[in-house]
Amino acid sequence: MITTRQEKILKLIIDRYIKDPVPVGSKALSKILKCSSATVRNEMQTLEEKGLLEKTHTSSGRIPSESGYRYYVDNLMQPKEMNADDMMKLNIVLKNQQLALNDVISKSLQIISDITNYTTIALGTSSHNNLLKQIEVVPLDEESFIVIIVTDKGYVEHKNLRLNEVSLDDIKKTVNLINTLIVGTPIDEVNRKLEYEIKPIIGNYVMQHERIYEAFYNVFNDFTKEDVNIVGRHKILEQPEFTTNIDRIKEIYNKIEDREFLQKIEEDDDNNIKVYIGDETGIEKDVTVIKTKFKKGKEEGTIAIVGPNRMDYDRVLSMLEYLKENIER
Amino acid sequence: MITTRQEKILKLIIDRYIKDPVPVGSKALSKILKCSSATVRNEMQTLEEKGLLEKTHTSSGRIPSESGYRYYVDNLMQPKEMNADDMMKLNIVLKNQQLALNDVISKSLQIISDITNYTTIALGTSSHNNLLKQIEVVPLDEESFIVIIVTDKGYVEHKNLRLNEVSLDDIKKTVNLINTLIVGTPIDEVNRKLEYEIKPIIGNYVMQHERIYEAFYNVFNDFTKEDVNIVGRHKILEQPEFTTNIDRIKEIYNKIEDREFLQKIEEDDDNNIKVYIGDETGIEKDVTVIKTKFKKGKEEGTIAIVGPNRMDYDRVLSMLEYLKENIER
DNA sequence: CCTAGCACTAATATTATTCAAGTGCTAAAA
DNA sequence: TTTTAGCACTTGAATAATATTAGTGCTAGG
Repeated sequence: MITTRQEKILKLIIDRYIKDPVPVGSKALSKILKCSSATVRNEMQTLEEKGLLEKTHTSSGRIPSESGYRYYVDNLMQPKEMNADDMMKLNIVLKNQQLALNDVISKSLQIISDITNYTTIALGTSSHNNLLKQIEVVPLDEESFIVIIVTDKGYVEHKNLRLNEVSLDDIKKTVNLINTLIVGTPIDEVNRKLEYEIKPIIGNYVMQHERIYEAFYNVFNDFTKEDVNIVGRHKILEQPEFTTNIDRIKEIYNKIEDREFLQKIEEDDDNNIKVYIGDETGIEKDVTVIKTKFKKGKEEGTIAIVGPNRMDYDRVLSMLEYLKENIER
Repeated sequence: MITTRQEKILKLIIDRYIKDPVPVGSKALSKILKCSSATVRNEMQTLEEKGLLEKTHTSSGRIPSESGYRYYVDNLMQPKEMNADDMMKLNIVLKNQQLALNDVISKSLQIISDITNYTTIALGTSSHNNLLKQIEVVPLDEESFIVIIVTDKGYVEHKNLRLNEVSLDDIKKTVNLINTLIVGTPIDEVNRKLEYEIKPIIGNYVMQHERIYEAFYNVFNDFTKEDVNIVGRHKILEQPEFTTNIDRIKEIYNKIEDREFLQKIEEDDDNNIKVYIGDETGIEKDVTVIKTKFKKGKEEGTIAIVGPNRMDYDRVLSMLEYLKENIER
């Protein structure tokens, strides 16, 4: 159990440390709490024993531990409503009815990254839930074509193909076949259908069917599984806790773009906003990630904000909440 | 004028410094040149007077100056043929006949970045030379559509549109009109034609023509002017000359993604490989950029490699040359 | 023109010294 | 039982003093 005064002290320390990353001493707090520094020291000591505070060295002030931040996020932080200035900036994008969801999200994340100095990540619908909606071919010249794939959730991907000595007519035949026979199939299963339903047919009446089949097979095979958009990578360089050590920055850069990490935050099926602190992120002990899923009609995705543990939690949480709400309705 | 021995010394210093970034002293060279260190010192002194060498402090060894590197690149470097190992790695991509140019380039640059530890940049055709080839619309549901634009040079861009209470039929009519009337127009001029040739027509027999017109107008307006692909951003963190100073890294990151810089290296209309050293890059005094344009059929673009002045010139140049050659034929 | 010799310089590393901020603990006061 | 004043003690940070080292420039003689 933790007393009210201890909570107060913990909150004060974290609030201060978030503003300015220097250890907090007992003297500063004694003024605010109207008791002596010795009393504060005693309380700090018990908070340290409970694992909520840490020291950087024997005679230093206290800094929050990972569990300290956890406690703060779960119990102490009051869910302040959003800063008017931030809201205004976001509204410029959010109230624009013309923008498609895609753009709303990428522009919002750009704004959030700019004003918070944290890195933001948007993960699009992972394509394994997508159904093939339509496929188009645009010929460029005698031997190059562009194949465009559209899924039911609005995901688009294109690929240039080089197929010399293949007639446009034959390609169009194949495309028509695909568009009538396997539209509606989950992207992941298209290639199986291609083999069993398209290949035998075109084998009979399309020249060079082998090569055409192979080309389309590759197109679907390369279909990007993940749509990742990372905004403000270098914001990490703005955080004092990282700038002293280049290796940590490298590590963070690598982990952030790592499929494993991205999958982890995407697959966490909780639909609410979730906060991962320090080691919970799988990135690095001083990194915190706040993420949420969103759903709007058929489209869905994940957005995440990456910063130091010493993150401006209430600001970021309120922005993310506001963003999610506005996207979803 | 510079004597043969001076050239030899300059080359030795640069070769050494590229391998290991510590100032080179006279003693080390005296062994190789079979003369006393004092002689070498005299020669170094005249090389410094000519502006080809520098000292880091009064009693330090010499390091190459920007002009030193310049002289090295222009006169001293023997255009070594490519390292077999590097060639093998590149060939895996280059010899793959299936890949479209786009993929060949992005995969090659990935390889080059990985093996050299430099950042690489690919600039696609800047769209102002592109002609509109075709436009497609794919309906997703009652109120969302995807518009896909393809240019004659194979550049593809898509955009989600939200247009409620507009019939698919009317949109298709408009698209057909665009496809018959303004295909072949330079992308930059499409919007003008849209206004003078399409707007008056659809005004007569398309419902909601105002909103449809506006939507298409925006689609073309947002058409990305530049296709930029930066690979291996964090390779900069591997270079010892930068890791001591976070601010320089930030500066380099910013400049690299800066439109002005990208335009500069793109517009330099020299068709050969070009080396920008230090201040010539406009990025930072210790940064060197090597770039080349390529042309293959209708497609063209620019590729660049960004690293420290202390760059492994002959390796990079031979790779770039090989890549360019292989792309162009 | 080359080189041996030497005085000199600046960066780097090591050590010592001081200073400030903060702690833990004890004993007394509330 | 809780709070507080007082004090010894610890650590990091800053500053200065010192030695070491890798190199230079210059001079004078080969």
